[in-house]
This record gives sequence, C-alpha cells and structure tokens, in this order.
Amino acid sequence: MSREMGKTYDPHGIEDRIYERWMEKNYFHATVDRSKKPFTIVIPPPNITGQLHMGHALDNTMQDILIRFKRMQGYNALWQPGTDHASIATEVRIIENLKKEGIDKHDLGREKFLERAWAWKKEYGGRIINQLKKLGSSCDWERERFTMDEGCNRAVTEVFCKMYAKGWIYKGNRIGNWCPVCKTSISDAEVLYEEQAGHFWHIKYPLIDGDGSVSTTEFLEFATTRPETMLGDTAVAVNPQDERYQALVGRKVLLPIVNREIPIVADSYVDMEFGTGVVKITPAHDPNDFEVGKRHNLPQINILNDDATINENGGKYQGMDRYEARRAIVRELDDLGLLVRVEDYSHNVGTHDRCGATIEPMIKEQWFVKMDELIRPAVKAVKEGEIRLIPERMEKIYFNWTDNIKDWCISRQLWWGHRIPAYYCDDCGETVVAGKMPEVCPKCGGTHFTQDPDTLDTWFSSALWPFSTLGWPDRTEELSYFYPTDVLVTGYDIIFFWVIRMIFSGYEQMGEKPFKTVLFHGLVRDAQGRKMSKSLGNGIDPLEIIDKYGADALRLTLIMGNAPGNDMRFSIERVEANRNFANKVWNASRFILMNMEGKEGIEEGRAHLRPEDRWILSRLNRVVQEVTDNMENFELGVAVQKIYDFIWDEFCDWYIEMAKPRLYATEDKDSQNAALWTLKTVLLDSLKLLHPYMPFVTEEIFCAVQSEEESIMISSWPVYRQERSFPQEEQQIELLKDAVRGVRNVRTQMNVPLSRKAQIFVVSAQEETREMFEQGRLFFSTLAGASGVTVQADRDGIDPDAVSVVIHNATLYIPFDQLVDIAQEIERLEKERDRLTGELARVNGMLGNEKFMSRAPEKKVAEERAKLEKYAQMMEQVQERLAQLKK
RNA sequence: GGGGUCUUAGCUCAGCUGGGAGAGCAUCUGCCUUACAAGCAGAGGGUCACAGGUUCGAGCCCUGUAGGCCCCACCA
Repeated sequence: MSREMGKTYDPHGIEDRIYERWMEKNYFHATVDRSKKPFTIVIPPPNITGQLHMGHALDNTMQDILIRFKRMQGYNALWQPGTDHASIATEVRIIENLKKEGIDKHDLGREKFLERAWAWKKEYGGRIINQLKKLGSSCDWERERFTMDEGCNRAVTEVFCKMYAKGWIYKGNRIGNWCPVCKTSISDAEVLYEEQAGHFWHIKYPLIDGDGSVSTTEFLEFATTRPETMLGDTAVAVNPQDERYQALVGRKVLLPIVNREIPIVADSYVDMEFGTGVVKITPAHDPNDFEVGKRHNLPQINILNDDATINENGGKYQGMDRYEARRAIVRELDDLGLLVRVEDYSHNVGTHDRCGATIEPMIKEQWFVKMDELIRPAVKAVKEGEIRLIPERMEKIYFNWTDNIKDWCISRQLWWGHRIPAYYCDDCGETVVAGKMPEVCPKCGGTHFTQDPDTLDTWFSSALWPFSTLGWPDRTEELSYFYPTDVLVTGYDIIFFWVIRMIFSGYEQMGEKPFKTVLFHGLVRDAQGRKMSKSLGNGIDPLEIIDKYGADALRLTLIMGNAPGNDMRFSIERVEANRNFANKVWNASRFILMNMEGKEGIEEGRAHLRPEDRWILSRLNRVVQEVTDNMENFELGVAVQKIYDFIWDEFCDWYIEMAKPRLYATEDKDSQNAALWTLKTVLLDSLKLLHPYMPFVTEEIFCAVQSEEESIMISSWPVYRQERSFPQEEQQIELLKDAVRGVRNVRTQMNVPLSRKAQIFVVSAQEETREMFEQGRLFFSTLAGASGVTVQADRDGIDPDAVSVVIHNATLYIPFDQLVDIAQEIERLEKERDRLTGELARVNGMLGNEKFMSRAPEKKVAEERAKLEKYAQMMEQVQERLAQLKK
C-alpha cells in the first residue's frame, strides 16, 4: 500500500491532491491525433457572474461521466470548456455595484463602464471554473474560451456580416418587448408570463354624431387592463360580422381626455363573444393592435419614454410613471362619467426574466434575424434523426417552437456584449456593415462614421459556441477533427435560447450539425420538490456538500436513479447513502490490499480458479457488457445502479465472504492465489466501471492496488470477454447461494445465531449436485454457519427431527441441538408447498395454453419448461419431507 | 386554448424494444463474525391512480376518466 488506508474513507485532501496530479500529468488535454477517433463535448458555458449551483453540478457531472467513459474506451476525448459573458446578467450586476457607489452608468460613460466589466470578468470569471474543478470535471483547461475573447468576437462579426449580406439580418421598426428597468429590448424567449391580480376597467367613448358633434347619448363600451394606453389609441375596432356594430363602422368616437377623434374600424381580430365585442386599438403599445393598425393604416402614437414614464404625447400626464398615470386617468374618466365599472381581473403579465419588471410592448428600431429559411435545416435534422434528442419527447417541445418561429430580435441597448458591426455615415446616413470601421462611404464618399451603439443578444455568440471554440472562422485542424461534436448536455429549459440556435447556426455556418446527440437533464429540486431559488433561500450549495461528503458522493446522488430529462429531488439522506457506498468500496479494497500484502504468485493463481471465482468473473463480465451498453445509450442512472449493486451485493456480500476461508487457509497456496487474483481482477474492473461516476475514490484505490498503470483515468475500459463467461458456474453458485439463504432463514426463524454452529447434511440423489456441494464446502460451511458438511445420496442416519431446507435437487438437514417444534416445522414446509403449488399452477397454465405454445417465442417456452422441471422436483422433496414428519 | 409529463412499498424514485414487481431511506428482529456499525444477516410492506381495449401474456402499447406538475400561446 502506497499510503496508509484509514478505516473510513475521508475525501478531504485526497480529492484536491488527485486533481492536482491529473492536471500536472496533463491527462485532460486532447490534441488532434488522426490515429484515434475523437469524442467531443462542448461545455454549456457558465455565466461569469455565476456561482456553482446544483444545476451546474448535475450538468457537468453528466458531461464528465461521458468524457471519462469515452476517454477510457480509447477515444480522443475533448471536453471543451469556457465561460459566457452573459451580457445582460453581467451588466445588471455591474450597474448594481455602481449604484452602491452612487454612480450612474451614463455618467460613467461607455468606455469606463466596459473597463469595469472587464475587471469584473477578471475577478469573478475564474471563480466558477475553480468550482467546476472541485467537482472533478476533466475539461481541457488549456483550451478554455470566453464568448468575448478575440476568436469568438471574430466569429460573431463574421456571422453578422455574412447574414447581413444574405439579407437574413435586417434592421426594422417593429413592435417588440421593452424592459423599462434594463432599458433594452428583449427577445420573446426572454419574456416570462405570470398570472397577476389586476383590474378590468370598463370604459366608454362617446360617438361623434353625423354633424360632427359629440353625442351625449351614444357610447361605445369596452374594457381594458391598461387604461393608460388610451393616450395612444388611434381607433376602436369591432368584428365585421358583428351585427350590433355594423352600422357604426366608418363613424368616429371621441377619445376622451386627449380629445382626439378616432375611427371605428372592422377587423376580424376582434372576438365578438368577448366582453362587448369592442376593442380599443393602440398600435404603438400592443402587438395585436400593431397588426390591426398596419391593416387599417392607423397612426402609431408612442406615449412612453424608455423608463415607462409618459412622454410628450401624453399631454398633461407627461412625466408620470405608467402606473401613476393609470390611476390618474381612471380618476379622470370616472369624473367624466365615462368609467362604467371596475372589475377584479386576473391576467397574464409579461415580465423580464432577468429583472422581473413588467415589459412594455414598444415600437423601436431593432436588428432582427430572419428565421424562416434559417430554421429549415434545423427542423429537418431532428425530424430525420440526424440529431437525436434524449429523451425523445423533447422533440415535441422543439418542433412546437420551430413551427411557430418568429424573427429573432438580436439588438440590445446594452454596453456589455458584442457591439453590432454596423456603421452609419455621418454625412448621408448610409449603413455599412463590416468587420471594421469603413474608411469611405460607398454612397457619398464621406469619411466619418458612427458605429451602431447597440450590442447583440448574448445568445448570438453562444449559438456559435460549438465551432467558434474550435477555431472558426479559421479552418483549424481542431475544427476539422473535433467537429461536429458528439453530445451536448444541457437542461431542457434552454432548448429555445440555445439548443435550437446552435443547430441552425451550425448548419448555416459549417454546413454541418453542431452535435449528434442532445442529452437533456431536468431540474434539481429541493427535498420538498420546490425549485431551488435565491429568493426562497432553499438552494443547497454543491460546494458545501462536496466539503462535507466528497465530490464522489455528490456526483452519485445526482446521477443514480434518475432518468434523462426528469426533474429530481435532492435529499441529504441520499448523499449520505452514497457517501456510505464510497466507504464500502474503500473498505473492500482495503481488505483486498491487506490480504495481498507480501503475497507472491498471485498472477499464477489464475490457473487454479474455483467455481466461485468463475462465478464472480462471469457475473462481472455480464455487468461490464450491460453497463457499457447502458452508457452508450446514455442511460447513466441505470448503468451506475448496476455497478453499485454488483459491487455491494455480489462482490462484497457474497464473493469476498466466500473467499475469506481460502485467504485464511495457508496450506492451499493455489487456492489462495486464485482467490487473490480474482479479488484483484474483479476489484480493478469494478473500479474502472465506477470511475466515471466516482473519479476520486476510484483513483485513490487504483493507485494503491496497481503499480503498472499510472492512473485509472487513462486506463482502458473493461470489455466483455467470451473466455470469462461461465454460465454453468453461475448457475451452480446461485444454487449454493439459495442453500445458504435457506439455512440463514431457518436460523433466524428459530433464533439460532450464526455463532452457534451446527452440522449440515446435504442429501441429493444427483451426483452433480453432490459434487457441487463438495466443491463449495469451504465457503458454504462458513456462510451457513456449519460446523461440518456431510454430503450424501440418501437420508440414512440423519436425525428425522432435523430442520430441513429444500432447494433444487437437494434437501438440507440441520439437526440443531435443541428441540425442534415439529408442528412449526410442518407449517413452514406447508407454506413452501403452497408457494410451489402456485408456481406450478402458473407454469402449467402457460404451458397448457395452446396459444402460448404456438405464439410465444421458443426461448420463453424453454424457460418455462425448465421452471416446471425445477418446481416439480422441489415439490416432490417437500412432499416427501412432509410425509416423514407427519408419520 | 394547444401540448407534454407524472400517478409503482410509509418517503424519494428506477423499471431498456410487453414474458414471473426493484433500489435507497424509513420500520421490525438478531448480530461489535479480525474490510467496513457509514457495517452484517433476516423480515414486513405494493389490486403498479381508475375504467375499458389490444395480446397467449400489460407497470410497460391504445382509448377514456380523475388528480398533480411543466411548457407554449395569450382575448382586449
């Protein structure tokens, strides 16, 4: 043992030491090597403002598992890391900090502001990277990138210019979502609708009579949730089919307060069934009204400033906040007798996902990406299985978005981000989109330009992440070798923001998909199933868990028993259970190492394998195959459950116990070495299977056991080997296990502790079975608590009152040196008889069913036949034994 | 309004293309057996939400019902 192994596994210190060693050895680094197949994952870049939370922990654990697995399989595995500038999130944080110093962003100026932002990046950008390292992430840190580094900037400019030239990026006056707090436009995906309690104000506008006078008797009544927008009304609308109002179409109403005459228009947008069937139209502040306005050539009157106060178009309300104006306008309408009634009304209000402010629809000149053409290959790819989404149901969510795609608003009125590469001629206003400031205006020859002040949506750069990080727009070796990447691991919550945009960007820029598979995970919730959030204060800090229980335990907790795309609850009890598993592995290894110490000839032991050795090797072989299959299919939770069960249940609780007597018996060296060789072999392969999930303990132990290979993370993944498949031994040992369980059961029932040894007689008419017990006598005896085992063909000479256990092809007799309650014994056997009767009825039912016999697969029929044989045989023994007792 | 998803042991959840219901935790019983009490051996506990259907066979496939969660759209 290279280091002293303590009685309990303590991840403290060990984890950091191991990670440092991996870094020193440069194991995470991948370089282009055409002799090997690449396997690539690009990290979803965490925000530079970010702190590691459970979502990150889950996301990165999954990626690390896949990368480590593939690396061990011999792939050239690259996990490309980096961080995101997170334009608005970061800008908001910096503004907050400035506020504390009493500084306004605009007073500071753009340049100074950006200096601050870069300083922030420098200070905090590395924080989350270090936290990812604590988790064990085997990213190629030499290749760390940032969405605003030089290469990514070039990629962004390149894409913008290309798409502009193609006509797929355009600038337009459109109604969009405006955040009055962040003072920027935002895309549809950034709007969060929440149900809010509000009011429905029923208002009426007086009609204008034929002579042009304001009617005092005729009114049009309708309701609104935003009365202040009336300042910008330029029409009222009714449905053309609505008989109630047909006569009024073409006439006018007086817009009160503002005293503007506005027309009554007919538009099918209006729902006749809803309310009075009349709608006020505010083209400048409602997306639907905007469309109605365009159809009817209505003027657009913007009534809001960027901070959502009323502007000069609001007359006397100018300068008021939108809600203040709302109250004042309602009051005035009431005074004018135009407020019919007020109703409580709960409705959905659009809010900004970053700051929570209520967004205002506003007409602004913004940059857009035209989506209709761009989205096509992205739809096709998923439809045709070129890109696979796991779980499959995510496809529906995906198509739901692509089918209803709207042009993407990409300009943001922010400073932190990629500045839009559009330049306006100071002389003639001509727009030039170019990689750098143009020298001469192509239209007027002017030489002075002003760059567009806006920056790009932060997702514009992340959409390019899978290829910009590999060197694009340069045609690098990396790009041609590692692209397309293999798997993207992410939460389903950013399908629209990110996944779709990467896919269409990949096809458009690279002519090739960005990844083959998208593996989605769900949300990590708290123990009560609530979303973890800062405001609730129910977030569990992964770093605290790592500190207390170790990264391995945390990782296992996040993966085991969880299916892709499903949300999960995080509970500390499960972390404890997994910490216990790490300790279990630790102690099993410690035991094996202790027994190997000073022993020679272990390697030769492989020539003297006994049935139980073959059994565990064969079981391991099977597990290797299954686990590999599961992992190839991204069933990580199922795979690790199998490893867990194999190690704990089969290896520790059965095989190691079986091996003990051989380790302690010094006379039979061959047997001892065979056991040691098997223990070592099974341990090493088990550790390898477990390594992607629990990288630290497995490495620590591996290094202690193995001296040839220098690290488990670069060792080779176990493969299925035909020569290690021993189906017969598997069956034999299972039967012996049945026998052991049977004896233990009887012991518990009769209150005879294992320490009270008893002679066990095995009676079997089958020579094969007798031979099997002879061979397994050593461990059978220990596990069943036998003072000795006698194997014989008939029950001659056995105390007729001995307790008995029936297994396939054998009956075991245990004459405990105490009075056996015959009645109780009969009861036990009758219970067993009833069970077998049930089983036989079931099997016979199936085998007697003609349709089953003709339609079920042969294999299944054969299985059932074998069961029939077994149960019938056991039944015979039970009946026989009952007959003896009842004599 | 449209769509998705879930309902399995007291709790949290697995259960792959349909072929005899599982794990962890909790509970009960007995064990400090020289790897591990963060452990070992045993036990109890489930008409797999409900109702139909397909099938030789359904937790799994189809239809409907009830309840929970989520996403999208958003009617003023």
